[in-house]
Amino acid sequence: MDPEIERKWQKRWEEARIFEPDIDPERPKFLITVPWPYSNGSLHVGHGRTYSLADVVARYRRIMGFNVLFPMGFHQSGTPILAYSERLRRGDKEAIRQYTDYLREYENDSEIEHYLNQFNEPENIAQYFSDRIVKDFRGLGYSIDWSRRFTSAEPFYQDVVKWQFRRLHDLGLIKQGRYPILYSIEDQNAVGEDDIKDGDTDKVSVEEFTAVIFRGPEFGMVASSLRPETIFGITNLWINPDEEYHIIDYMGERLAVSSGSVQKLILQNPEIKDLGIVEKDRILYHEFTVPITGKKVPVFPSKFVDPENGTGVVYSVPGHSVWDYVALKDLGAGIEPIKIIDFPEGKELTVVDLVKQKNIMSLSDTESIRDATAILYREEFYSGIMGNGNSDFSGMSVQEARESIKKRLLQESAFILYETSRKAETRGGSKVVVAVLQDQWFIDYSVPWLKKKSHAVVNEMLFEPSHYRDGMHDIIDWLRERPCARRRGIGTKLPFDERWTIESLSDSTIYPIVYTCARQLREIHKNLGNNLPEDIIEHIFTGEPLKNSYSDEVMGLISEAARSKEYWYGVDVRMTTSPHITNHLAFYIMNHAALFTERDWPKGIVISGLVISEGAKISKSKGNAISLLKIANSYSSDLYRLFSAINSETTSVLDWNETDINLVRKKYDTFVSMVESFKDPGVTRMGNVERWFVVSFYNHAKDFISRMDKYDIRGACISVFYEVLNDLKHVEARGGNIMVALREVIRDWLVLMSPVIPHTCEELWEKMGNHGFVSAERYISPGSGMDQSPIHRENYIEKLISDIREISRATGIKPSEIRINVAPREIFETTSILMNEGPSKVPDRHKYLIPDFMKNKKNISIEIVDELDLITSEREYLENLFSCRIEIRSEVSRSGRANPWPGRPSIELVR
RNA sequence: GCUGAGGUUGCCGAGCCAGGUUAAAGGCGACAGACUCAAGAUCUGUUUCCGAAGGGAUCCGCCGGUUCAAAUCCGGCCCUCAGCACCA
Repeated sequence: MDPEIERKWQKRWEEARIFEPDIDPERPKFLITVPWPYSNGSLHVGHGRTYSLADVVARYRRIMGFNVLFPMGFHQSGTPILAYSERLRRGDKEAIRQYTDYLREYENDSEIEHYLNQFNEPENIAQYFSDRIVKDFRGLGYSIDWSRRFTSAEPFYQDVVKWQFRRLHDLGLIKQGRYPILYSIEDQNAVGEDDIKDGDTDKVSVEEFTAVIFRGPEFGMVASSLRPETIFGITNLWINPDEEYHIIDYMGERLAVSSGSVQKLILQNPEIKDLGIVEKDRILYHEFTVPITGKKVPVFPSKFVDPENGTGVVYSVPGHSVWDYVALKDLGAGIEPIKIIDFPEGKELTVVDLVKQKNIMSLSDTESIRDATAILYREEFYSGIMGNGNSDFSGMSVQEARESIKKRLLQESAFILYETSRKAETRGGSKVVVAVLQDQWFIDYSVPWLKKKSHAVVNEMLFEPSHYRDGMHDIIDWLRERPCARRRGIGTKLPFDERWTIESLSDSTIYPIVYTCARQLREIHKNLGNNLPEDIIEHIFTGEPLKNSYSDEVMGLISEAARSKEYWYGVDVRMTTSPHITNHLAFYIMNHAALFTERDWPKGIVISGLVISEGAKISKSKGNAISLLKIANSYSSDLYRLFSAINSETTSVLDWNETDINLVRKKYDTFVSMVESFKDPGVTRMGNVERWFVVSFYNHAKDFISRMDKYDIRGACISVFYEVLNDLKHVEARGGNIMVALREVIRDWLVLMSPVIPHTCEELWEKMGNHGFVSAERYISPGSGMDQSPIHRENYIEKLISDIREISRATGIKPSEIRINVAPREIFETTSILMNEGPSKVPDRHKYLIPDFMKNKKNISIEIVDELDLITSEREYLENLFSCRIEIRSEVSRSGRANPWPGRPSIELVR
């Protein structure tokens, strides 16, 4: 549809406020939400899909008689907006280019400079793009109630978030503790994925090492390992001969570590003190004691030890580490590997074998050593068993032993050390290490009562696709403490510790409830001098009595808000994409479980698939990130909506590409021209085909409804769009009258199509002389009692035609005459007996028919009573189709090639 | 590796959960015909193989099992994709 026409309808909808629903106790409500978009840029073709599908659902529910609320707000918390604003202020070329691109969508070139300057303030970025997204969404015809719009940065909403966190705190779900983060020593700041060089393509994660203390007479040594279970195989310790070593004070104990690790250790354990350099000859070749076993082992030098990694001290397990084995061989120390891990029957793998197999000669074969190490670690971890002589741990699997040995060591001879999963540096080039925050705030999702309640929520919910229900149970079991506050970023201050800002996923878990009463909450906030007291929030959300007294005006707003919340909440369906499942949706469910009673719990989640463009992942650099504004203008929003709905299943990948778009466009054009050319044919009566069309249409409509109710949006749209179009073609091909056929269904067809292509349907609806909005119409189903015989009759004719064709093909006969013999009355009666009462009841004179009946059973049917009339009425059509005379009879024949049966007349082609 | 999803006829993609009505929807492509000066668009038919009568054979990643009957249920194997966390 012409973008101008689409804008016309958008404007009319807006003026008539038909998508801003009020409480209506007479109608069932339906609240549908999609996570709010993060407003740091304009949205593209990929983002629009979920919103489009949600809008199709919202509009569908509306025509089915629900009071539908589809609200939307904007997310502005977190670091990205801040980071971009900083980058723009710094004059970062890449950021400027990106934002110039965004701005070109909306502004003249002369304005761009002005806006870029404004974007030095993060709030301006957020405000600007929220406004554009509203416009873009309006331009796509979404039936969103914008009157309830708010953002995560709005003061009244932040009061809600604060209330939420106090409640969680009261419930004992907020904790404080140690937490490892990626950190730049040089910048003295936490670093995120965006700050790390290649952080997006090659992710850096935090690994947890066990730093084991080996005590000696003067001081101890600390060596960290991912494999604490191997301490039974230790033969020696390694240090790097080229590195300085320091003594540190750790809880009153003197320990030696590499100079390169001291700072990191202090960042992880602030109580550690650097006591300065220790001469290496006080370490090398001295002996230290292995914990648990009490064995004394010497320290050897080796250059393979990385002084930056761990503590710069390595304990040597030649029996189970390729590096250690090869290093010892290089050194020629004559130390034999000790084997402490066995495999089950039939499996054997040793370091010595691997070294031979990979042909490793010395420490310089780093590639081969890494390969061998990976194989060895994997095999030992998954199938290894602790061998004899490992004291309490013999017979344990390596996995179990690792945990329990670690536990034992941590009691007095070890501490946790964190290390990055790879060497990493920031974009600025400074080194990234792991620091440990001592006072990180968490939401504790591991509490048993909360898990139990959350499982209960999940059990009652609709999930589409349904297998995500099991997935969600697993995620709930797997969630532990989650850091819920950060030291930087936009957001709400933690109410009980204002140094912290609530982390951006944690501030957006229960916000859909705010949609139900955003206007009133904002009003109250304003009225009370920019303050939204907690007892008011609590009262509206949970029904707890108010603790304070307020003016009549405020009391009025409070009760209005409470009524609205009562009517609209919980969310009937939340639609989003799969990346949200393990985080946002899980928090959404668990926070609701924690804070609300059953009636306010989420009721359904529908996951929509991702979008690719021209077969490739959407990205700015590929140039395939088409903005939603451009979509609406150059393709038309109805085409985009139809394409999103029909070209792929709700849950699978959608490929936005020109070829497929054009195919959909063609069908769409056919639809429009068919409806546009409709003229009421007056009193013309319906024939067989038209009757068939009408019944078939309502069958499709029924299918549409049952599929929409299951969120099979694609299947539903195929039914009511492609299938109906095909049916119309069939009417045409069978010589039926399209206008007559359409007359019966056209009104309902427009109503049913309006959720998908609302602008088109409004325009056609008006052109047909209807008043009001088709979007506000209600579809009334004709009920299930519709007579299906026109369908059976049409199938009968189709089968007859295809049989004639098949015979003609098999025999090569182009008939000059076709003789059709329909089963006569007496055969019909006998067939009825055969089908209902069994062969023994058949009259004797027809017994000879039984074998033939058995043979042709699957084609025989007594659904149509007047076959002779039916074929006769289609005679002209058949004669035209086959360009020959058709003779129709109805008689018993004992001699013909085939006996006629009800539903299966005999056919004879005459040359 | 773990967790989840999936491998269907030239391609995309239904169906499998509730086994038979499935040579297996629909679309695309291909081929033939109609229309046209021609192309496109549109319409009709065909599109695993065999067939001089509406029929038959083979078929749904691989191997095996259950069953009167399996694309559909069970077991094993091979392969593909997604997620694996503090990041919005």
